[in-house]
Amino acid sequence: MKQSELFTKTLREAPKDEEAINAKLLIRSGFIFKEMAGVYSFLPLGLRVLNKIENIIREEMNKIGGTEMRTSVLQNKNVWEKSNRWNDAVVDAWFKTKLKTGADIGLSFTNEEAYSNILKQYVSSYKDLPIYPYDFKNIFRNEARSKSGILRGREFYWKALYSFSRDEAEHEKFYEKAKAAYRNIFKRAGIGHLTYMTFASGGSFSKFSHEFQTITPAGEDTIYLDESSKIAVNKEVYTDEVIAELKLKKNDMIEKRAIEVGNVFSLGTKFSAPFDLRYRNEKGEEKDVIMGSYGIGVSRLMGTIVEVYHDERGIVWPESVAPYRFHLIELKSGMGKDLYRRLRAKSNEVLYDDREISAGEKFADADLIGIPYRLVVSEKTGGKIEVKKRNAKGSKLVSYATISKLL
RNA sequence: CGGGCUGUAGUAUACCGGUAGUACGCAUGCAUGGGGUGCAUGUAGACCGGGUUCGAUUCCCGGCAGCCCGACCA
Repeated sequence: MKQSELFTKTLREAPKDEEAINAKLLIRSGFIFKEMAGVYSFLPLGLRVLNKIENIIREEMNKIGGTEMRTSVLQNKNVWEKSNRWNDAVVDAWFKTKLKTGADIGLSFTNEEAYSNILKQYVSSYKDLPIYPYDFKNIFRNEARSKSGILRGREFYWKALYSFSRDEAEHEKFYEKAKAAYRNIFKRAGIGHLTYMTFASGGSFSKFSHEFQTITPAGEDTIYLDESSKIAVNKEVYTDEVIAELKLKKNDMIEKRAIEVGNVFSLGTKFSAPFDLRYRNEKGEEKDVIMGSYGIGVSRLMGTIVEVYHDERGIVWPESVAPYRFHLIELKSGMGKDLYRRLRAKSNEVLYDDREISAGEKFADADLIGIPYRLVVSEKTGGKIEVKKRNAKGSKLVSYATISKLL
C-alpha cells in the first residue's frame, strides 16, 4: 500500500489519557483509535496485525481438528438462564439491553452456553463426537475498570474453541493437543520464549486449568515460575500443597508479573448437563458429553506483543505479525516507484512511503510503525537498495535479487 | 464497586476573576533534501448545565468524560 493513501498519521506525542505502553505506541503509530475507555477501533495497520495473529491461531486450530464458525453477539436470555448465568448475582459483566418487544437480550461475554445450545440440536450419537468448533468474535464485558490499553478492554476480539468429547480419556487427549497448539501459536507470534504454561484454579471438574502467561512488567497477574522446568503457578493457587503436588521446589520459584494470553479449561459436564447435551454410545446407553474450553484474547495478544517488542523509537514487530514485511522509503519523489511495482507484483507485504516529506520524518515514522525490513532508495543508493532490519543497527546495500529472496 | 486525581485548538502544554499564549500538526510560499530541516504568513481551543460576580476558562455545585490505586476479571 502507498502510504500517501493511508489516512492515519503518526503522532509525536501520546495522548495524555493513556498510560500503558501498548496503547501509547499503537495510538501514536496509527494502529488503533480510542473510542472510549476500554474500547478501541482497529485502524488499517492495526487490522492487518490483528488478521495476521488471527491467521496463525486459525491454522493451529485447524491442525488439531477445529472447525470454524461464528456465534451471534446478541444472546437470548432463555439460553443463559439454563446455566444460571443470566443472573446478575452470578455474572455482573453482562451488557444487557432490550428488544422493542421488551424481551431481554445480552451481548456475548463468553460462549459456552451458545455452543452448548447449538450442539444440542446436532449431537445425539457417539458417531457425532468428538467435535471442536471455534470462532473469532468480539466479546463484551462490562468491566468495573478497564485498563492497560488493549490488554483489558470492555470490547475485545477473541478466539474461543470448545471441545465436545465422549469421555474423559478422549477429552484429555485433545486437551494435551490443544496445549501443544497453544505453544505453537505463541511461539509463532514471537513470544514463545516468554510465555509459560501456568497452573491456575480449575473449578469443579478439574483441579487445575492451564493459562499461558507472558512475562512482562505490564502484566496484571502474578505467577511463580520454575525456570528449569518452564512450569509456572498462578498466585491464586500457589500453596505449599500445590507446590508439592507439582513436584516443584519453593526455593526455585521466582515471582513474575505476566499477561494471560490464553487459557485452557476442562469443563466436564458443567454446561452439557444443564443443556441436556448427551449422546447414545454403541450399547445404546445415554452418556454425558465432556466439554473443554480454549480461549485466546487476540487483541490482548497484539497488545502483549507491543509490550514485549518495542524500544525508545517505537514498535519492533516480529516478522510473523508485522502489518507489512517491507517498508519501502524513497527519499526523492518517484524514486521508489519501480521497485514498489516489482515487489507489489509478487507480494502484498509492502508499505511504500511515497509521501513528500523530509527523510528524517520518514525514518522516524518507520521506526515508530516498526515494520521488520526498511528498504531505502535514494540518489545515494544508486541502482541498489539499502536494507535495514528494524532491530538492527547497521544497514547494507543489496540488489533487487536479494530483496526478492526475502519475499 | 470504594478511594484519589484531572478535563484549555487535531496532539502536548502555559497563564489568568477583565480580549487565552507556546510547540507540534494543518494550509500557503521560499529555501532545504539521509534521522521529526529552516524562515515567513495563515488556521484552529476553555467538556456540558447551573450558581456567585459588573464580569467566570479561572471560584462553587451538579452532570458527563478520562487516568491512577484497590476490589473484580466466570
